[in-house]
Parts: sequence; structure tokens; C-alpha cells
Amino acid sequence: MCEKILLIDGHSILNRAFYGLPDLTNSEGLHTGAVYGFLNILFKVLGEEKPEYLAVAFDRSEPTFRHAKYPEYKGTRKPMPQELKEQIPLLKEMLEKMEIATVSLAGFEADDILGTLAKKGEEKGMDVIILSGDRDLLQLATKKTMIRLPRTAKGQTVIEDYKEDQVQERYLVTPAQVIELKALMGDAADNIPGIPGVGEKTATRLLAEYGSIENAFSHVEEISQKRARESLRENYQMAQLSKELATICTNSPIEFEQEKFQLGNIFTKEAYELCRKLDFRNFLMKFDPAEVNENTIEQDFFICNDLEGCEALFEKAGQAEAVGIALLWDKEGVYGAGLALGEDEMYYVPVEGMVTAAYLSDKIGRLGKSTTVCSMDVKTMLKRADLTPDANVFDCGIAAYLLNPLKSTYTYEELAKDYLDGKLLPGKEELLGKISLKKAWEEDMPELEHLACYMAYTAFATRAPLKAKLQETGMWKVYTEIELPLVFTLDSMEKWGIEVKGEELKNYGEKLTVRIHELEKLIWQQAGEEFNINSPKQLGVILFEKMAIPGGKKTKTGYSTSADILEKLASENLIINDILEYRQLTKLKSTYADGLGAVIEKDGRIHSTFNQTITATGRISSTEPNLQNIPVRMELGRLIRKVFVPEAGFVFLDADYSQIELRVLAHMSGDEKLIKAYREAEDIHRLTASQVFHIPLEEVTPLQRRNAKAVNFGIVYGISSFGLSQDLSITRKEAAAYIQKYFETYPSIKGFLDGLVEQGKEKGYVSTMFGRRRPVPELKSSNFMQRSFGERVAMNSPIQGTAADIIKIAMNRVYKRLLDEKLRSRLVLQVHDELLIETWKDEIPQVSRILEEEMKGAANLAVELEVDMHQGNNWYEAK
DNA sequence: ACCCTCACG
DNA sequence: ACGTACGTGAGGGTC
Repeated sequence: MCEKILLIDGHSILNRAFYGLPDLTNSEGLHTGAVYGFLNILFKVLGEEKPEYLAVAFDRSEPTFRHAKYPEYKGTRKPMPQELKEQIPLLKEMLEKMEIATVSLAGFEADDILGTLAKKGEEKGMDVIILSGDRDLLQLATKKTMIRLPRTAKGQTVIEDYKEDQVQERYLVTPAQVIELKALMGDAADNIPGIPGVGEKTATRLLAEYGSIENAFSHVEEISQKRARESLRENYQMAQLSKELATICTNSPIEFEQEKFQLGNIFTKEAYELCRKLDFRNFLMKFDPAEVNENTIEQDFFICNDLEGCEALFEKAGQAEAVGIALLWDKEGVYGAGLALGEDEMYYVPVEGMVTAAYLSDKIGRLGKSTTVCSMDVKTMLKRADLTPDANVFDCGIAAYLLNPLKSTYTYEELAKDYLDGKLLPGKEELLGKISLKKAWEEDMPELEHLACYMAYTAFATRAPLKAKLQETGMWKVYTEIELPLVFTLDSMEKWGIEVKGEELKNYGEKLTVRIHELEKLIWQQAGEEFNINSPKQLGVILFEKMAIPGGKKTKTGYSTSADILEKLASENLIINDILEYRQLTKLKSTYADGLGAVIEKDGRIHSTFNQTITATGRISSTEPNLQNIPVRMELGRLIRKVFVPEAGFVFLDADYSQIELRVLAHMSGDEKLIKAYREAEDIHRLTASQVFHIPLEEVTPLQRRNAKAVNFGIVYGISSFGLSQDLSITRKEAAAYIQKYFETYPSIKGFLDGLVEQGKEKGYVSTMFGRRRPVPELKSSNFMQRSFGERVAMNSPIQGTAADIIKIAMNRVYKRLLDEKLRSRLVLQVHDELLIETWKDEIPQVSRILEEEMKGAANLAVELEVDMHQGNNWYEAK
């Protein structure tokens, strides 16, 4: 086997990555997408080729010998975008840290360096691989030099390989003739003119017949095509110059520094740190942990796998002031636990022999009574650890969420980076990759021990800085009095779940299917062809091209077919109504009938997950399935609620706050008139209409009420005349007039909202009544749209967030009272302003009282918090 | 993986 | 001139 050298065309591959892939930015806002793409392809090719030598060539900014011959060379290039430009030094830094040789030479392009090194490599008897995005390089292909050209096909990167023979096969010319081809055809990118009137076809034919431009010229009279013949005659000199320009120099004055090109370990500690900094998580696992880990935490990891040892360990842990705990489990089993007794004392306890899942559950439960159990995610741990609501726990994920609710994940390695002076720990993905916990456990992988210990370590070590920051920011109370107790409340709701009648759900779905098929036929009939109605793309073409319904474009990718657009066209086009009904029914079928049916568990109940660290405002969210968006507005959809039923002997009590956000607004703004309105009014929207339009309450028309209601909503969302005009289908001017009248009617509201924006700009965040913060970085944006968004967010978040705080407080109190008063009734759902309690029939009066007292009493506002309550034998009836 | 659409508050 | 209401999650289509 020959030795092999890989030569890379640096700029060309970087360019390709930049234009071919979505841009990325790291947490500091650096553009990194092109560097990421470059490394991706580098790793791929290194894996395939396994070369002994490697060099990356770059162009330089100085003029080259080609400019001396032809000053217009590359003269029409567009300037490189800043986002790409700034990635060049970044790539060079990365290559340097990977100890990969980079080569450049004043007066020469990267191509010339590649050509020269390829030739020298061959002379040394090596196989040569050239990686570039530029087809011009094909002229360098030989029997021993292969050109590899990556391209994107169907979202996947595939590499075309060319040795001498493949060039001939694909382009019907020899590598040397690639130069002639380019000279004949010209190259717009390099500003090489070529022969006008000669394209790829003619050029290839000329070369097949005459071999070269010179020979073609000497037989110019024989060329049958008139245009080509005359053009070649006229432009022969230019063609010769083009040929010179297109020829890659293979004897540039560059050394073949064999030693420097030698490929060593590219996965150095320095490169690792840069990958970290750039958030290239996918690459981190390529590095050898032993090599890159500067921290010596792993020295302090111990395994404890016998019962006696565990007894002693938990005994000692129970006496510590706090312990970090990480419980490793998934649906298939419990695998072990990590314990941190100090920053330099971590233990891994695998489930094994006498140390069972139940043993760990019990031991962790006991720790909750004697010490503070710190965890990255307490609620998840509660599913397999016997901790009661009175346990002492610290939840690092929730603490970090409060400190910055805009992050999408709160993993231990992120928390270590953010709260332990930038400490770099390997994350789960990096340790285990795609390997499941179960597999790692079965095979006794050391990475599982490391995962458990790092997680426990982080939980332990971040507690103090997180607590300090929460106190500094005034959020310690929100944390201890709202969020932490809520962990237990939500855990209980998840565990109870809610019964769903699977059979009825199936019947409902089948009824939908019948009508869906009818509609499908009707729609196809009217369209005159069969097509996928679910495809907005196909539907757009059918409606707005084939049927030529006037409606026009909206989105970047094609026509908008959303319901609000279609509804405007419905009156004149019968097909539209059928499409709208079809859409409605397929939604009900796929998301609800089928979707919910698929997640009913063996106990006949659905156990959703309530996420506490997702939203920017402080609300909770619900997933797998989402039980916070079960249909209610349309009757047909609302019927789904009939399949949600209480267990035998129970009924549902459903309690919801009446206009909680508007009441919060009244309180926070202190607007006397709005507060007074709430004290008097039965129907706030009607009263708003009466006051805004200066008409007696009795004379308010339904339309006026509807408009006033929309304005009330708009205010809460961070009003804009455009948004309101869209909602009400009125002009912006009219919308602006409504808003102005509203602000005149309730004068303190405007001042309050402006104050929120002002505060957001000044402090960088806005706050709820209880001190929960939301950062609003958009307010500093130079982009108008972004800034406007920031302003609306600044106005909305304190209102939405305060309402979220209030219902969370109410939930905790309701949950506590149900426990304290030893009731069988249980909280099962929260839908932002609504609580659903599965109520033991004998307890109905008591639970009603509890709900009313705790919901109304959750906050003391200048206006009453009003609660509507209903009872029923299913969720439909209880609304 | 991303967009569109639509369900809820 | 920009081109939007605030906050979510899920399913289907497309590339």
C-alpha cells in the first residue's frame, strides 16, 4: 500500500459549507455554520481515506500571477458576506489547534498549491486525494490523484470521486482538456470570458475532434458550426490567455514539508475546548476523554456496588448538609444512582444484586428527610424515588430556568459551564452517544458511572451559586414558594393521569373517517383531479393556479392556504368550505382521535408530562400528549371531551378563572377606571364597549362588544394596530382609533405599558408581580421587527407571567389541602386558567370550597379574582 | 430538520 | 421600509 496525502481546498470547502447549510451561531453569537460544515466533511473524508498526510491550502488576498497577465481576473466577484468572512480566521484557528498544516503562498491561489503538492506527492510515490468544491481541479486528476467533489443531494452530502478515467467518462475529455474546456466556455465566477457562442456542448465536441484549442484553430475552416467557427477565429488570442489563466500551476515555489503534513492526533485538548466554545456538541464525543479533560473530577469518582458499602454510603450521605443525586432510569428499568457528598467525593451505585431499584428509592426518600437532596430534575426523579412533598430538595434545572427562562435545555454540562466558572464537563451525548442507558448498564460501561457522577457532582456543586443568584435577583421566594412545591403538585398530577375511554375515542374517530372520505371525493371532484389535500403546496396550486381563485401569494414557499385566508374566499367557492371542513376533521382525527388513543396506558389513563422549564413567561406546558389544547371552541371538537371521564365514584369539578389576565392588568396598572369597572361589571367586554364608545350599557351592540373584547385581548398581547386590524378585519386606521379611544378611557393603562417597555430597555428584563423575570434582549436589536416584538413581549410577559404565578400558587394550595384534609379527590389537569379535579362524590362540597378559597385567595389584587365552577361526569359536561 | 397549519389559553 | 398580535405542542408534508 502506498502512503496517502489528503489535500484540501480550504476556501472552497468553507464556501460550500456556508452556502449549502443553514448558518449556526454559538451562544456568544459567533457565526459558526460554515466551520461546522467544513469539519463535518473533513471528518467524513478522513474516516474514509485514512491518509498519513494532510494539508489545507488557502488563497491569499494579494494579487496573483494571473492578475499580472489579466488585470480583470476575478474582477466581478461579489464581496464575501461578513458572516462567512469572520469564519475564515475561526477555521484557521481550529485547524491550528488540531495541528493540521495550512499552506498559502503570496502570488498563488490555493489551486496552485494543491497542484504543486499533488505533483510532488505523486513523485514521492504517494496516493493523492484532493478535496474541493471546484470542478476546475479536475485537471489535476491522474491515475494516482483522485479529486473528491462534495455536493448536496436531497439534504445529504455525497462526494463525487474523479480519477483520470472518471473525468473522461463523465465529461468526455481528459483532465488536461478540462483546461481547454474552461477556456472555451469561460467562467463567470473568475471573470474569464471564453469564446462567445461556445457552450459546454460545442466545447466538448471541438475537443473530441481536435484535442486542443490550438489544433482547433489551425483547422478552424473545418468547423461546421458557423457561430463557433467565426467566434474562435476572432477570439483565439483571448482563448489562449484564458487557457493560461485556467491552468493550475504545478510547480509553484512551495515546499513539500512532509513532516509538517504528517497527520497526528487532531483531537487535541485545545481543539476540544474550541469545539466547546463554538457549541459543536456533535463533535465532542470524537475526543478521547482522558486526553482532553483538564479537570480531574474523575479522580474523585468511586463505585459502590455491594450492600454493605451502600449502607455505609447512605448513612454518611444522610449526615451531609446536602447531597447531589442523579438517578438513572428509563421506561425499561432503573440502572443506578450517582451521589455527590462533596465536590470531591462522588459515588456510583449500580443496581445490582441486593441493591435494587426499590432499595435506591427508599434510601433516596430517607435522604430527603435528613439532608437536602439536590438534583438536576427532581420531578423526573420522583417517579422512581420515594420522596414526599415535605422532603428537602433542590432542583437545579428549575433554578436555572428562573434565572434564564429563554434556554431550551438545562442539562448538567450547560449548568456547569454557566454556574461553575465555565467548567467544561462531557455531556450525556458525549459520554454515551446514541447508546441507551439500558445497554450501557448491561455492558457495565464506565461511561455510565461517569454520567451518574458528573450529574450528581453538578447538582451538588451548582446549588450554592444558583441559590446566591436567585437571592440576588429577588427570585428566591418565587423559587421556594411557587416552583419548588409545584414539582410535587405536578408529579402527583402526572402520576394520577386521567381516564380516557379508548373505545369511544375509536368510534369517534371512525365517524370522522366516513365524513373525511366523503369530503375528499367532493374536493377532488370539484378540483377535477386527485391530489393530497393535506399538502399546502399541492392545495395552493390547485386553488390559485388550476382553479384560478383570486387570492394570491403570501408565504416564501408558495401560496398561503391557512384558514383565515380561505375563509375570505369561502362565499364564492364551494370547494373552500369543503376544504375547511376537511381540514377540521383530519385535525380532529390525527391529533386527537388517533393521537390520544395511542397514549392511553395499561391503566386506561393518559399520563401527560407537565413541563416546568419550557415557557418564557412562567406558564407550564404539557407534552406527550398535550392536554392543554383539547378542542373546546367548536362543538364537534368539543365532543372529544366526553371521553375524558372520572373514575367510578368520582365526578369532575372544573374551575376556571374569569379573565384573569385582564384582572391582573387592572391590578398591576392600578387604573382606577378599569378597577372600578371590574367591581361593577358583570360583562367586562360590554362595559368596555360602553365606556370606549360613550354609549349606555344597554345600547351596546354585539358587534361593539366583539370589538371591545378584541381590544381587551390586544392590550394583553402588547397592542399593535396591525394585529388588531387583522383580528377584526378592519383597516389599520380604524384599529388605531379603537386603541386610542381605549387608552383615553383607561388612562393609566398606557402609562403602565410604556413603563414596562421602558423598564425592559433599561434593565434588560421585565418582571411579574411575584418577581419572576423574563429577559427581553430583542429590545436592544437594531432590527425594527425584532425590536417591536421585544416591545410586545415586554408588555405581555408580566401579565401572562403573573397569571401563571397565581394559578401555580392556587394549585399548590389546593394540592396541599387535599393532602392535609386527607381527601380522596385529586388534581388532574391545569390548562393555564383552569383546574380540573377528579372529586370523590362525598367530597364535592368540601372540594368546591377548597377550589374557590384557594383560587380566589392565591393573590390579593385590587380586583376580585372570580372563579367559575362546573361539575360533570366527563370533561365536556364539566366545562 | 423545517415549514405550514391548527388545537388550546 | 420593515411586515406582526402573546404563550405553547403535534401532525403531516417536503427536501
